[in-house]
Amino acid sequence: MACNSDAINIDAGQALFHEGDPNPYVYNVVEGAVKLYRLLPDGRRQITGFLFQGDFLGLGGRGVANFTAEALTPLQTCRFKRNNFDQLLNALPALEHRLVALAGDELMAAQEQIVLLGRKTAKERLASFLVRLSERQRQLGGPEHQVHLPMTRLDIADYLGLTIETVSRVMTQLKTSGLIRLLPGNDIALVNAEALKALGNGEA
Amino acid sequence: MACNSDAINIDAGQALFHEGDPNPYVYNVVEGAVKLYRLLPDGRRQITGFLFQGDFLGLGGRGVANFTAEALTPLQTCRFKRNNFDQLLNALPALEHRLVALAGDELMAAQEQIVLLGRKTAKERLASFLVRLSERQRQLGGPEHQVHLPMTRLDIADYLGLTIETVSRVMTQLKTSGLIRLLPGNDIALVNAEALKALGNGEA
DNA sequence: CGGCCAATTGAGAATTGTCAAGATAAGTGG
DNA sequence: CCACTTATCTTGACAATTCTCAATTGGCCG
Repeated sequence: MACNSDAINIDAGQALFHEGDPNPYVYNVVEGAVKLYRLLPDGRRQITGFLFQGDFLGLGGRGVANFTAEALTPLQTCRFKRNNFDQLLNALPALEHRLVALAGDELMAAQEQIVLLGRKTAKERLASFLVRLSERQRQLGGPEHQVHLPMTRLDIADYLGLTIETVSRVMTQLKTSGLIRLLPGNDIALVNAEALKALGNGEA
Repeated sequence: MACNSDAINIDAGQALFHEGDPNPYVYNVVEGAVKLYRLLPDGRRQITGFLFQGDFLGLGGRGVANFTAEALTPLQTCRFKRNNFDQLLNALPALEHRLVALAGDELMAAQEQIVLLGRKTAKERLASFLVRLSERQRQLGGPEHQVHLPMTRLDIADYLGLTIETVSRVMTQLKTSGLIRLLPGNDIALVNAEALKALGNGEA
């Protein structure tokens, strides 16, 4: 069977698609990072997720995108027409099983984020965020106890339900208390990863 | 093929299973309402969802429950062993398709909740909540422009990332501004459903 | 070197939380 | 059926975390 996929590459800051667009595609991130967000009518923004290498995009929904997907870095993706994708699934039940499992993981991640947004303090949110990101990056072959932030403070704020000022202040607090160090190039060293993890889990 | 399902009925306040329990079952709610929640080590609670007639429970996860499921009312469920359920899916690809779609819906709902928790005010959260609940109940055959709340104020607070006092105060505000009326028996009349909907969507 | 965008820091305001007291409703037993 | 008991809900006064507005600093690129 032909793959029927296109390579779609865009620059940092460009959108793959916008909230409300008809979007009959499924994407797979080959290289780079993506942010997903929704806007309220008055401009308030909530980032619902960051995607990295290997992540799928556009599986849910009914042909209309319910969020905007924007590249944080130069981005390479592999795009499938949804129809082809569905046919692929029909032909390969094993793939569909994997997708069901993937959807389950996404749901677990969403629940995690709901707990974070509903019940964690600003400091706990940032700690959770840094730990999760570092785990994801290590899984992709990155260094241990170090995170690279491809997103701005504003993006982090809109992901954690905070303001940019609060994110900045809490970063400083974490630095001052010796849990992290701010490195040049938007990198962060997790000086005390254990404590950071405990903090993020609400183990006061 | 035999159905291999058991009827599991429990009282209000009883748990179907607890966070961390090995949980090799999938449940379908036949009658009643359920709350799902996670606890932080110090007791902070986040309710991640309310389930009603027809909802599935326990699809995600890897055999270990990542939330507690507790009955809000006397509850009737239909329980499947996960293995049997998986076999059922293998035998009926159409069912698996439906489940993938269902998982997509759940993910959309989770995103909606993330936006609510991350960026909406207390008043907007409560408005969203009431509107969503009324839509769900109407879909199950309930009356239009009226909601029954099977959960306590504390449950609502823990679902919306607020405190019980804030929920109570905002209820009063909504009542005072003529958007709702509080009826006996934990019922609420949506006097101005349109305005409530707009408020919930952040259309200030 | 200059300009620009992002990040940090400060001061004060606001929404929401905390603590406490009553009021209402619901459940129980006589 | 009523009185009592208890849990839930409401309301108030005050505190605290986070937000808003503003200015400054820092880093990156032409």
